Amino acid sequence: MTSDLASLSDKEAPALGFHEHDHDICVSEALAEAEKRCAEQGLRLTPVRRKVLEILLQEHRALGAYTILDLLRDAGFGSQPPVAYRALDFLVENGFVHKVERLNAFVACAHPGENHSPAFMICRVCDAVAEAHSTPSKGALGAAARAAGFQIERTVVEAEGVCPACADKADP
Amino acid sequence: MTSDLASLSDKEAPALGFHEHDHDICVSEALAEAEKRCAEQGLRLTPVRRKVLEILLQEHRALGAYTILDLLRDAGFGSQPPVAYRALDFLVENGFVHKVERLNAFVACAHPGENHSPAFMICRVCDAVAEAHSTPSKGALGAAARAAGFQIERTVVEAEGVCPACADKADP
DNA sequence: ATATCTCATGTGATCTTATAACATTAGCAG
DNA sequence: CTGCTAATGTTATAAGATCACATGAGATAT
Repeated sequence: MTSDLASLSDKEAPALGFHEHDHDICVSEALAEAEKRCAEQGLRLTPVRRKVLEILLQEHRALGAYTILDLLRDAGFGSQPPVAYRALDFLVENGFVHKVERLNAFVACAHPGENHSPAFMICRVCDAVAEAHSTPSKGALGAAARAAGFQIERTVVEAEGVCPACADKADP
Repeated sequence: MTSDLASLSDKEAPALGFHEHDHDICVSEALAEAEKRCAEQGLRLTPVRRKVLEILLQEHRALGAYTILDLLRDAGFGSQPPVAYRALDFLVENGFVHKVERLNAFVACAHPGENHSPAFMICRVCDAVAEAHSTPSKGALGAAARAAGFQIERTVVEAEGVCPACADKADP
């Protein structure tokens, strides 16, 4: 049940602001971590896949596939949709990236390696996305599923609302 | 915390099977109920809106906007996307219909009138969708939101997995 | 009754998101 | 080096959603 307040508030600012250096370190650490996990699990973190992950880590917010594709092209990779979607498929399948269904957008996982049942808080004002953990099998949904004999394999839990930063701006 | 086992199992069959008569009654009752609520609340359940609701009740499963649009055209209504989207917007806004984000599809509300925090169970084999209630403010997500100072306005809770009917078919 | 205002609908164009299909290339196993 | 498998490149198209503007239908006020 972790929440990333940080990601809720730093979206409107350019991805690289005062904390540029720190963020660079955080990106490269996350990339190194991903490389390690791929090596361990026999997964191939190819250049496109690595670049897509790097983009999402760098931006630190939810990006649409076509935005990612633009950035891929800028970096000299193929510029057709499947290039981005295939890399995203790989990253999502292996838990490096999550898809935010409400936004049809993708965001780097904030808790890589851990057991994944992500939940997202999405600010409708600034579009910032924070990742938390959810415990789907516990609450009402889990009970309903058990009652119905439905086998849950994956859950989408997304809350839409107003982040603290935007709430402060609204009523001062 | 209600669950609709029915809607999980009757999707592969044509929408109108053995239970045709019963289902017709259930559709017309739901329509009458909707008309009553609209009258009470000063909402206009116009012909297109009513037809879209009728389609979703009749089919009793999640339909994409363009499928609905095709059925609208068959029924003599306009055939351009905004016709369907506008009717769906109205129905969703007023709680007669829900959008299933995972499927980019729409389904008639199974618990109209009640307080809405729907949760869905989506069978990845047969695409059937069952509606249950969720209690977002309770579990892990609610706690994370409170901790972060995030104001939840709406939640998307969708579980993907295998419905009992499809599970039975898989391992007999 | 009719002018007018508002909300709803019709329509064409466009935009965004996602996938299908097939050719090409890279890395690895024999 | 050969042949296999996985990944990438590229073209085309499907599927989902919105914009902008014209038309129509109902209510309200004169």
